[in-house]
Amino acid sequence: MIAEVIINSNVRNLNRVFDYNINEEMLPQITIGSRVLVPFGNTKKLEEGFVIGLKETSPFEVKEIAQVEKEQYLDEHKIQLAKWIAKRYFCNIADAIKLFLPPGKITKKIENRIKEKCIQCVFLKKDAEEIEEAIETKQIKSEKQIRILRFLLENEGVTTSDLSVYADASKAVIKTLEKNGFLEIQEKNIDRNPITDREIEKTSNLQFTKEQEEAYQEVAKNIEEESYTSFLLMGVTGSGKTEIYLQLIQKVLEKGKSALVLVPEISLTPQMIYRFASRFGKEKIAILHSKLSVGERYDEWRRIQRKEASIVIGARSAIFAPISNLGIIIIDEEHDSSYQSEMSPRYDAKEIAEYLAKENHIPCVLGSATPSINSFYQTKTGEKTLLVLNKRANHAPLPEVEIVDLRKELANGNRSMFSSRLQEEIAKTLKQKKQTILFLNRRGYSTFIMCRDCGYVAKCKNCNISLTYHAKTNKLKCHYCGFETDCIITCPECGSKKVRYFGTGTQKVEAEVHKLFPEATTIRMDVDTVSQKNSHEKILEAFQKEKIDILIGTQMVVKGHHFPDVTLVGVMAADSSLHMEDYRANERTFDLLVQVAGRAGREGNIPGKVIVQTYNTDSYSIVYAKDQDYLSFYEMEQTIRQSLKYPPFCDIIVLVVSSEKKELAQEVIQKLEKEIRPSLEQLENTYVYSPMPAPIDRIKNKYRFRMIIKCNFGDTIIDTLGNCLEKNKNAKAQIAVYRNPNNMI
DNA sequence: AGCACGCCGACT
DNA sequence: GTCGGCGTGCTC
Repeated sequence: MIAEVIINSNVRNLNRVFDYNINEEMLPQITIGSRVLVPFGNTKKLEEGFVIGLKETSPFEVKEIAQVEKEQYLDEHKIQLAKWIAKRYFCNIADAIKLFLPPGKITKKIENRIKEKCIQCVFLKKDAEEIEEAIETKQIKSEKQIRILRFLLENEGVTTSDLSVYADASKAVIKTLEKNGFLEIQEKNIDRNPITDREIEKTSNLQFTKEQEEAYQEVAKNIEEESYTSFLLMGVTGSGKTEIYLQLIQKVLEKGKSALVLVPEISLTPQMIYRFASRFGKEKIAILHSKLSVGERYDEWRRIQRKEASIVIGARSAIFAPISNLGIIIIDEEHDSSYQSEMSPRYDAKEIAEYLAKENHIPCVLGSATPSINSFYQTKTGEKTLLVLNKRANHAPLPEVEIVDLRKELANGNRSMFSSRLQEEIAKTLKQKKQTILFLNRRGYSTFIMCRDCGYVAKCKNCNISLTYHAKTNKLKCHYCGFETDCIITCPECGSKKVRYFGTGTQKVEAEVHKLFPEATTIRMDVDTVSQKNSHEKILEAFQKEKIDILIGTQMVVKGHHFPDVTLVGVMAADSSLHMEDYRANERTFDLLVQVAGRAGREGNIPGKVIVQTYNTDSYSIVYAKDQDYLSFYEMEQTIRQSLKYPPFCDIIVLVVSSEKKELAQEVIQKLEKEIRPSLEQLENTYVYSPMPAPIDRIKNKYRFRMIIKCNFGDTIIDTLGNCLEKNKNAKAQIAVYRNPNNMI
């Protein structure tokens, strides 16, 4: 018998199958998915590989599989899914397989230690200052020792295996540090569950409203019948979606099955986890997200594998957790863009969820207050079943939303970024000793060109997409079709000379606040301030506990958190997410405004107030967001998308070729075009656009060229594109394929 | 990663 | 001629 093996080597980039002979003795142990060790090339060391197929003969002179590993991770289903992922998202099978493997580099040592469930935990004996001093005075010289101590300072609950993996420390070095009195090693069965340590109070099921009950019953029926349905649970903030999730999970557990809950990375907060832990007990729950140390992630992964945890809560990659006997998949905040991976393999966790739900005959529940246009469209085509919660379970009133026209402000001589209304409200809120959140949806790098008198925005005549200003060439350009035009100095609509290009940062807002309200305390939250571990959490905690007057932040302030003392939310410029060269700009603006509004005065006694500053008072995404009118927004948006052939009516595929050699990148993309165009243009509804330099034409010294294909993504496209990419592989030019990406790259 | 193979300049 | 530097390709 011959096994088709994928070699899992971190160093080789092998997207190929290699044949190996299986000897009589091993035959009964080997199936599709088996983890084996094989001889490969000239190296003496055996390589890890995975069996992805079996056959009788091979055209090669084959070597023999050396060993079958004891610890197995995959089975035939997972191999099939990995193959599906490799094809659909155009990545190596080896990279697709890696998604299913335990996180981190696992050495035999760690495996044994964890098996024994006896963990050597390392504690520091000296504080940060003493250690820094010891390093400065050369008391500790060894790079390794310094690294170990720094690692210990930054992390809690560190084990010796953590140290050996992340600080590359040998036992001897750790022992030396122990002897010198810097640290202490204790043998103990520590509870490494990353769930908060505070006392967890048990909660029981809440009484459903009629709406909740109906939604629950529909899904429960699927669980009972063991059948697949994809549900879209649409409910405004506070309508009790989570309670439905909890009781559905309860039902799944009663059937002896497990549950998977996906949430956006950013909303995976202690409060959120607490809610699940208090219902089911934290020992049943496993948490997976990127902020865990790899050691912690590994432990959680093993708890799931060993069936110790039957509820898995995690971000995107948790969809690959080794859950057995899955009974339901829940995806909360399904409109969130983080479910799509931006790195290869560029998978979409929602698509994988559908695959798994179908395979396991279980329901998949997508929840959102503002569903993605895509998902809502699928409820119209019958691919999804819509469940609606209209009433807020807690009966809290919606905040009052006021739209302020920045054009009028300017006409009245107010050149600052704060309208007079917003200034008034901030002053009022400061006086009431309540808190304010100022929200700036600055995202990406793009600037846009707009007339400050009439609100005209320069757009491409072919694509209805904002033109992007290119400082280098001093031209306006459309990143979809390549249309280019000279910069405008006077507005073509009203002739005004007040045409400006926009782009404001949170720092600028903070500086202005200090100028206007010198007595107010502020805290800033954006990519620059939340880069460190847990800082996101810390900033929000500081804002609440220290009663800081004003929180200034980007997207991340709007997710999940609930501040009882916030009565005012100001949106600095609702337009800035509107005029990006992106077909999803309106959808994103609508989502953000609805969510931002939800931050103000929720459950509080004082009614919340939201001030939305904009130059486009009549833009439909802003107008409908004011009334939280999703249905009208959807109708408008889908009409536009249909006429312009955007998703969900068409798929957009972006090919990016990057290389250190500009000519090579260009050459490769032109070759791709030449090969793809003739076969794809025969297909209906398929448009191949000519390649051109990517909007960011050089990243990390690599030149980038981009080509866009509009099509109905399916097997034909997958095959033609896949073959073409395989044929044009080049060691010095990387090809990336994005489907309906969140930004146009 | 390692190793073979092959192409081209330098040299006893 | 031929020795060796290194760029390229292959590993079932």
